[in-house]
Amino acid sequence: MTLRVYNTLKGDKEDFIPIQKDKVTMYVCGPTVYDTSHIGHARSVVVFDMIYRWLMKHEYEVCYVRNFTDVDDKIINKANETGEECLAITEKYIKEFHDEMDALNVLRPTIEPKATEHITHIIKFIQQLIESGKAYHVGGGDVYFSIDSFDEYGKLSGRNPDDMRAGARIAVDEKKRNPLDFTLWKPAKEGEPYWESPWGNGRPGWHIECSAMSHEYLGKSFDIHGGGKDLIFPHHENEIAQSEAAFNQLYVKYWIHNGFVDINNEKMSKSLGNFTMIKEVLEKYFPEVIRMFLLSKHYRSPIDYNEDSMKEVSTGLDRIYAFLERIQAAGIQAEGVDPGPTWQDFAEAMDDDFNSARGIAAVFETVKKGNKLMDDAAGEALNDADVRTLGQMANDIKEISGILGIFLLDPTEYFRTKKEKGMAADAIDPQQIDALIEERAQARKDKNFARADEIRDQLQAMNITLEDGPGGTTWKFE
RNA sequence: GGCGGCUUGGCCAAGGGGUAAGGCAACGGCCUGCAAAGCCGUUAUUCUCCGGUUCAAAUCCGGAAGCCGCCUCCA
Repeated sequence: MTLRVYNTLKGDKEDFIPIQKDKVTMYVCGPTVYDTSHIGHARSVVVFDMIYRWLMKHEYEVCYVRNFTDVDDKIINKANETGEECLAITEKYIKEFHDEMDALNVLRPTIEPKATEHITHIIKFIQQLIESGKAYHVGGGDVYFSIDSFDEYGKLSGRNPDDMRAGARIAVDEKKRNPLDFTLWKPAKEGEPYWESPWGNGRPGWHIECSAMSHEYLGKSFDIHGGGKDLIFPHHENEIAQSEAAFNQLYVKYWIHNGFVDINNEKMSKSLGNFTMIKEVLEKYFPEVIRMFLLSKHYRSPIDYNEDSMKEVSTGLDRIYAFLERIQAAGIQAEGVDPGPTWQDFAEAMDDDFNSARGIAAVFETVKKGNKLMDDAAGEALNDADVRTLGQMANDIKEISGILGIFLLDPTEYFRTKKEKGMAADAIDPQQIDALIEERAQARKDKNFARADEIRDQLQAMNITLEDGPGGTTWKFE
């Protein structure tokens, strides 16, 4: 099976053929660590985590680099506002980021470099650009990249520099030769953090760190570079300019960009005050519900975060777990089976530009088929063929969960945790529930259905749904 | 002003030349004391609109409308 990937550079899907056989080099732009991460950061990270897992499933040896931008105006501003040291701020948010990503079951990348730990490399990179005439140093200490020195400027974003009326929205810096020239190094003001350089004390511009760090860990050319759609211009365009100007060879083979998360059909923005943080979402929903939501739509499309969608995803996840629990209860073994049609469908979807939405649909189809198989047996022992089919289904779903990072808990454990969480939130006493269920069982035995239904209604009002099965009554928290 | 994207049933959402996946919701049925869960069935002769290419278009081409994003920090 051939993996096909949508490449922003080509504006089309292409067969994925890495530079080196059996090895994939991937760089994804990580967060600027000056504030709490929001659901949009989570999408990018979860999407590339899925891509990372799928590449490994293809038996590639993947070197996955995701950076932390830990030197930046926003961090300095935050330090000025709070009086904290920059380092204290960045450390705090890196830890928070890691904790939240762990909660979302995101694998750690191979390397997580920080800009501040690569200043020497960045300076060398800038020097090289100046020496070859691609960058220039102006009075005051700024170093700019000259976009006129790079013929292909604009090839990623499909922009023509002449068409971009620079200065329309931001004042043009007089010192720049071309208004679109961008900063490689900027001088430090009084009290700002700085590093010594041939151009005086200062700090790197934003774009150069990614060129320098990706070069250090992945080489002059590498396979995949990812990030949010908004980074296409100017960030990634500028990275291409710097790296290709410096090394005269293709910087990145495949550019992958994920779409945005909207909140109730509006863009997340400070002015609307609708920044939705990962920690808020984690308080409200199971981590797997969040992950499943983020993967429920194709990664390049926008996705809308709202209560209804989250509830819908949650219901769907329950359904899958209920199926897994049912399989487990039937004593079906999922071990040591060859991949079946579910896996086939899933793999096909994933190979088509990481179509997790279609992959999840394949799981639901299997749940339906598997449930039907067990329903049809209607209490009779399942025949050998059915047992094998169901085992294969369970096995395929397990394999899929390893890629999507969802429904990988033990189903009984999942429902138990969900119950406990619900009870804790609503301060419900399980003993009281059990007592009511017992009373209802007695009422039913006595054919006192009025009382039995009254109890059921009472529990329903507490968001508890009863299920009468052959083995007695169980309950679920909605 | 420049560049890019989107428009599929009540809602969410795949598909992207060969006759409309999946989820949620709703309704009907089986099951149940009644429910819940599960299963079955129903809900798009049709994919924003108008032209064109083709034996064949939701899918390709041209045009229109609406929505959205980027061009400033942004995942």
